[in-house]
Order: sequence, then structure tokens, then C-alpha cells
Amino acid sequence: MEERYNPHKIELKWQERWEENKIFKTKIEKDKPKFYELEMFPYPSGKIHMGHVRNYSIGDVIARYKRMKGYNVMHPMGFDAFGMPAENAAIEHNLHPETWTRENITTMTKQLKRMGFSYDWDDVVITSDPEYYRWEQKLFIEMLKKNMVYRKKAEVNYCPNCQTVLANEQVIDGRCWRCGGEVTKKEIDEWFFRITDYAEQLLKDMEQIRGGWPERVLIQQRNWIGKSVGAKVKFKVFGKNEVLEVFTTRPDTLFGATFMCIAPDHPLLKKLVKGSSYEERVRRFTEKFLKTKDIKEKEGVFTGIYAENPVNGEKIPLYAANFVLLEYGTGIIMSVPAHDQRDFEFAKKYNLPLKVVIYKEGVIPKDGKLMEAYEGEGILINSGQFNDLPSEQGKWEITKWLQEKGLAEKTVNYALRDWNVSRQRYWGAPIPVVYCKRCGIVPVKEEDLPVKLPEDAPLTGEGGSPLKRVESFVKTRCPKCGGEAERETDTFDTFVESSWYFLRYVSPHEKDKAFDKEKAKYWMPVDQYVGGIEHAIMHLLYARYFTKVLRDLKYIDIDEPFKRLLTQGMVIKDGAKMSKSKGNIVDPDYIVEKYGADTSRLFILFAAPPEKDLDWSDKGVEGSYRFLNRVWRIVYRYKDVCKSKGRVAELKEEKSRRLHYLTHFTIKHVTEDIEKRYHFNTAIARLMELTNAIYEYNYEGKEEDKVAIGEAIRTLVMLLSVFAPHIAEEMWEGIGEKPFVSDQCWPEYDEKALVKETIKMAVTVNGKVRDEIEVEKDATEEKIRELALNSTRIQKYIQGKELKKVVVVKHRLVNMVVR
RNA sequence: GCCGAAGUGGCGGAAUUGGUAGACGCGCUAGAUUCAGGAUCUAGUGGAGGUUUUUCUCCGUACGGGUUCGAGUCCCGUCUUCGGCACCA
Repeated sequence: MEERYNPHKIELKWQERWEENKIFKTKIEKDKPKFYELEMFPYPSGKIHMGHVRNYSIGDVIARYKRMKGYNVMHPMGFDAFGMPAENAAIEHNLHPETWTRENITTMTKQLKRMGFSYDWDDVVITSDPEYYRWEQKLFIEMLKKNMVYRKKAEVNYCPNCQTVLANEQVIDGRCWRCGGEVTKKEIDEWFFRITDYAEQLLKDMEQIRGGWPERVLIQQRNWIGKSVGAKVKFKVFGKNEVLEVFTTRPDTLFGATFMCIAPDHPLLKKLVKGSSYEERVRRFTEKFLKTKDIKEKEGVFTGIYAENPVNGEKIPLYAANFVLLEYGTGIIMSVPAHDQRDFEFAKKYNLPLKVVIYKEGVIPKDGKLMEAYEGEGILINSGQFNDLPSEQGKWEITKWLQEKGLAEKTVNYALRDWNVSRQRYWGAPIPVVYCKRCGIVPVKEEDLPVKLPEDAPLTGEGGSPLKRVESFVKTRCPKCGGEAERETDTFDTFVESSWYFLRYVSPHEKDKAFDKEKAKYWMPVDQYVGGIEHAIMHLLYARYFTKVLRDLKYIDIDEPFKRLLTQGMVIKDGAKMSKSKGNIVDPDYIVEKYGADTSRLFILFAAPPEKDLDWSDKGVEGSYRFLNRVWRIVYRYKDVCKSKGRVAELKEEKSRRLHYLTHFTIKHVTEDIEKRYHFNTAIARLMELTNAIYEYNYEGKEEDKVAIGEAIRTLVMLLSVFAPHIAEEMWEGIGEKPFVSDQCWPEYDEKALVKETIKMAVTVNGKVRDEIEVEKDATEEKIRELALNSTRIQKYIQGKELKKVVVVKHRLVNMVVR
């Protein structure tokens, strides 16, 4: 151990030693409890940013802590390597996506290694590797065979100028990002996963993870799934052999339906108005609607169609209306303007009648003239034989009644849509099917997997899907009949890769299957997952869904992949998210070069608790650096004292007892801060306090001093090692201990050391602190009360006043109530 | 509009189940050390006021009420900021 703290030298030294000794190697050890610590793997966009540093620093504390706690830890890392930016780089800089991606992975791996994170670098998973995505392809084929996937038409953004499909983020204000031309919609056949089949399970299984996940993430997912219970009701069309089916959550208001609305882009609409005098008007309305999908005001047009309200036979008009969603429910609604605000607004605009069917005292005016819709519960009126029923009960009575007549059906509806996984892109995993003129859609044979991406696709950003233009790829033989056939040229949404990568980690070199079943059984589920809140819905929902699919395909036998989830906040600078456009980016390389990895990690952990946004502060970083230097100097000063390992039966002096107490107090609190709440900022604050106490210690070279100081320093170094591991290793060696501190057992605190002989208690008068008294630890209430009352300072406040009450809270305070 | 999170010193942030508000760090002030600067060490640091020695008083956790011996913490209402969804029938 040198006198001066030299972060670079020691960090590289210990990184090498960890690597040489393979101390973070993943292995199965049955005699220890397992712990699977996972952080969201990065997209290899170029270099790591502070968000990554934060994410992985948090994860590393947990992994290192659990390891020291005696768990067998798996802590893997990989790269989510497919995606659009690689393709864009290819278009802009004429660099192959593969090359670009590989280079970025190399750079980022180097950066992550330089941070000293405890990953097993032999077990990296890269999703663009055919040895990874082949299993995804196989899984897709299994899902296809089980009818878990299907093909249907879907609307995509299309640039007629570039003749290519655009992703949402490539459409800027309705124009193409490349050529600026107007973007149109186009319908093409795409692949969908039937995630809606799992909607109920995704909802129900939240119970299994409640408590381990942030409640707000579960709420977001619940809203996203958007379950609503109601009924499908059939309305017959007058004069036509057609039925309009609607979904409603309020069958109790059926008697109040005075009109109906249909989505302008509903296929049935065209058919209904065909040949009528309304056809032209409706067509124009639909056209206008398709152009401007963002609706400012409710608009509609009468279709000339009337339908029969099944509950009372009333003839009610059908409007095409811009606020009706084609994708939700049936795309047709019944409108009850008296009890639905949207319908109310529409009715007002087009002068349509209102009919009140739910009565509530004090809310519904006697004359029935409403200023707004009443959406609450009440008593049914104007509802035939259902009058006087409470609305909640009426809901199901009316549904039942209609159901018996075959006109309604109790239904559960979800806002969640099936997952469209087709992308008209090159840099993704090819969807492994073949189109044969004779046999239709045929999956690729398992022995022919992986369907590898051809290397030489033309990447220009125009002319459609790049794979379509690679003849050698497209032209193939039908796996079934052997005849001429064409390959699917779409690739998977990259969320597919990230939906199961955590399973590949259990056996990343597996040659014969996606992952080893036994190992998965051992490691899964992930005990702690750490990542950004921005993935609250998509990634986390898809990963949950995949886990259930894999379970149903007998790959695994768990329902949920992530037992606990920690969502970390953003890294902010000057009040805004770090971004190129704002010019407020802090480069991790620069910080590591200037202060070292330990300082970077320590600052980022100290500045805020993980789930909160973190304000970057250059001054704060210096503070962390100063702290590490301070620790270094004090350890250096006492390094030989630590080596001597003195022993005394009992600490007698006040100062050494105090330090002994603080040492164990620190262990307790640091452990709890990490274990219970992941509040590393307060844990680090405790370490600073212990450090300050060691500085303040009046060292005189007595045996007792040596014991107290030695214990304090060894403890400090061990506790610090999960936050700043390199400096801790170097100091550990410096005080004569055997490497590695990373392999040490986490210190346990001694309950006895935490017992204080006397306790300081506050004395308050009417809630205001007036004095402090010191009492024996097991003093009785009477004794405490007496002590407090005898205080001269307290006397001052209670003299001449009526003492109404004395509240004694043991070990905390005494409150006097006077008047 | 709906759902969610958060409002505490000059700043980042502490404060177990209601029990001494402001831990720890940054910044600032003063002193020691130094030729000097930096670094380091020591002390102080919520605001206002009275003493002008050590002490004392009042006000303070977005705002207004309430419960309680006691509220940053619990309840009711209001405001502001941020995030998500956005006509989901």
C-alpha cells in the first residue's frame, strides 16, 4: 500500500487479479442459496452513458453484497444487439450493422470492465449472434404450431418516395425522416403474438410479484392491460340483414341509448352505406378522418342507418364518429348521452335526444335537463320492468335478460392488443417461415435453423425491406414439398430478444437448446432485476408474457421471471435529462480518467437513492473523491496497527468503547440500508461517519486503542468494498489481510456492542425541546419522570403552572403538558 | 381529463412503526499549516431577533384546516412541478 491513493494503478491491478482468479465466475454450488442478480442489458449504441453507470453500479452493490452474505451469485452481462440504430449507421456511414455493432460492443465491454463490475465476462450473451437467435426462431415455430402466433393485416407508416416502411420514430410531423416526403398508411400482412390470450394471467400473476415490484409499475401494467367487464349487445339494423354489435360496460343504461356510433374506418360502415345517398358523405368523412388522426373535437356524420334497441325496440340512428376506436371493443358503440360525457358532448353538437335512465337524488334535476352526463350509480328509471333497481344490479339483470334472448353476452374486454412482431428491417432476427405457392405458410425445419441474416443486403433506407432484395435469401425451397418458395423477409421486433435473454444466461454456451432446463430450474427466477423505469410496460410485460409461454411449452415451470424489480431514476444535469441536444452530457470516460471508477461509482450511489432522479454535480464527485482519499490516508496511518491484531478481554476506556459501539452501529445500519431499502446513499453516509470517528479518535498506542482502531478499520474496508471495491481490495491487502476482500464474509454486528449503559432523552414542555437528560438504560418510568421534573431548566418552564400530564416514551423523550 | 410520484436550508439529500427536523455530502465563513497557491487539518454554518462571554426567545418541512401530550410523517381540502395514459365505450 502506497502512501498516496492512485486510483488508476490499483483499479487496473485488481481488475486483473479478479479476472485471473475468476472470482466472479458463475457456477452451481448446491450448498449455498442462489441469488440471480440481473441488470437490463444495454443496447450497444456506441459508448456507455451515466445511466448505464448508475444502473450497473446499483446492481453491482447488490451482487457483491449477496456474495459476501454467502449466496451463490449469478451476475451476467450481455448486449441487446439488434436494432434500428445499427441500420441507420449503415445507411449514413456505409458501415455494416454487424461491424458497427461489434465495434460498439468492444468499446462498451472495455468501459464496463474498467468500472470493475463483478460480471462473469466469459458468459456474455449477444442477441445478434445466430447462436442466440436460432433458439428464438425455434421457439417461434413452436408457438406457430400451437396457434400462439398468427398473421393479420396491419397498418404501417409508408413513405411512397423512399418506397419503404417507416418506424414511428422515423416519422417526424407526418413526414419521412430521410426525404421529408409525406408519410402515408399502408396495410400489410404481419405476424402477431397472441399476448391477449394471456391478459388475464398477466393481471392475476401480479399477486405473485406484489411487494417485490414497485407498485406504480404494476399499476401502469394494469392500466395498459385495461381490463373491463361488460357485455356485447346486438342491435339489428332496420331494413338490412345486418347486426351492429357493441361492447358496453354499462348495460344498465341500455334504455337510455338514443343513437349509435361506428368508427369511420370500420369495414362494416362501407358496406352499410353502399349505394345509398349517404355513401358519398360518409366516404368523405372517413377520408378526412384517416388524414388527421389526432382529434381535436368530436365530429360525426349520419349514415342513414337505423338500428333497433334490443331492450325497447326503439329506432335509433347510426353515426360515423371520429372518437370511436376501431381497435377497441367492436368498433361500434351505443351512445347514452345522459350517462356518458363523450356521448353527451356529441349529442349536444348534433342535437340528439337525451334520455335519463339512472336517477340519483340531488344530481339529476327534476326537469331532466343535465349540464353534463351523470356517470355514477343510482336507481334505474325509464327502464321498463327494471325500474327501481339499483344500477349495479340492473347491469347484470338486463344482460341476463338479453342473453336469454340471444341478444347479449357477458364479456371481458382488454385494452391490450396482440403484439405485432414483424419489422420490415434488416438488422433483426429473421422470422423463420417460407411461403410456398402450393403449401402456403410453412415453418423452416428445425435442422435448418438458424435462418441466418445474409451479409450483403443493400442498406440504403429506400426500396423496401432490405432482405426482400437479396435474391439468394428470398429464393428457397419449400420445406414441405420441395418446390420453389420464398422466405419471409421481415425480422423480429427486438423486444422479442430481450424477452428471454435472462434465460439464455443460465447456459450461454449451450449448443443443443435454448437453455439448460436444470440450470434454469436452479437459477430462475431472477431474484433482483434492476433497470430504467422507461421499461415499465413494454419490456417487462413482454418478458412476463414470454415466461408464461415458455412455461406452457414446458421449457420452465415458473410463472414470473423477476421476483423483485428496482427501477432507477434518470441521471439529470442542470434540471434536464442528459442529451446531446441539450449539451449537458457527462462522459463516464472523462470521470473515470480524472477520479477513477471507485469515485464514479461512489458518487452515483451517494447522490440520491436509486429510484429517484439523480442530479449530477461535478462538485459532488470531488466530494466522493475526497472521501476515498480520506479513507485511504487514515487506513495508511493505521495499517501497522491493524496488522498487530491485538486482543483484550474487554474495552475499558470511554473512547474505545465508543468507537466499538459506532463500528457495530455502522454494520447494523449499512446492512439494513442495503438489505431493506437499497438506500445506498445513507449507507455511504454511515461509512463517512465511521471514518470521521476514526479521525477523531485519540490514539495513544495502547493495546485497547489498537483493538478498537483495528476493528473499526477492518469493518470500514469490508463495508466499503461493495461500493468502491478496488480501493477496498488495496487497503485490505495494505492492512495485512489476505485477498480478496470481495470474498470475505459480510461482517455481523454484535448485539451486545449496541447496548448503551445510559441513554440521552429529550425533555419537552408542550412539545418544545427544553432540556436533555441522561438516564440508565433500564431506568423505570417513574425514575425518568423524576429526573426530568428535577431538571432546573425544566423547572423554569413549569413553575407556577398547572402540570396536566407527563408523557414518558422510553429511550426517546419526556413531554410535559402544562397550562 | 384520468392514473402515478414528489414538494424539507444556498444545493444534493437525511429523519424505523407519529417522538430532539436538517444526518452525510457540496458550497460558504474563519483559523492552523505554507514564501504563496492548491491540498490537508480544525471549528462554524436553517431564518429572524435579544445578549454582544458559554446563553436565551420566536419562526420554520408548498399552502389552509383537523386529529394528537406531540405531526415532515396520519386525515380533509387547495396549489405547484414532474412522469405515464390520453376519447378504452
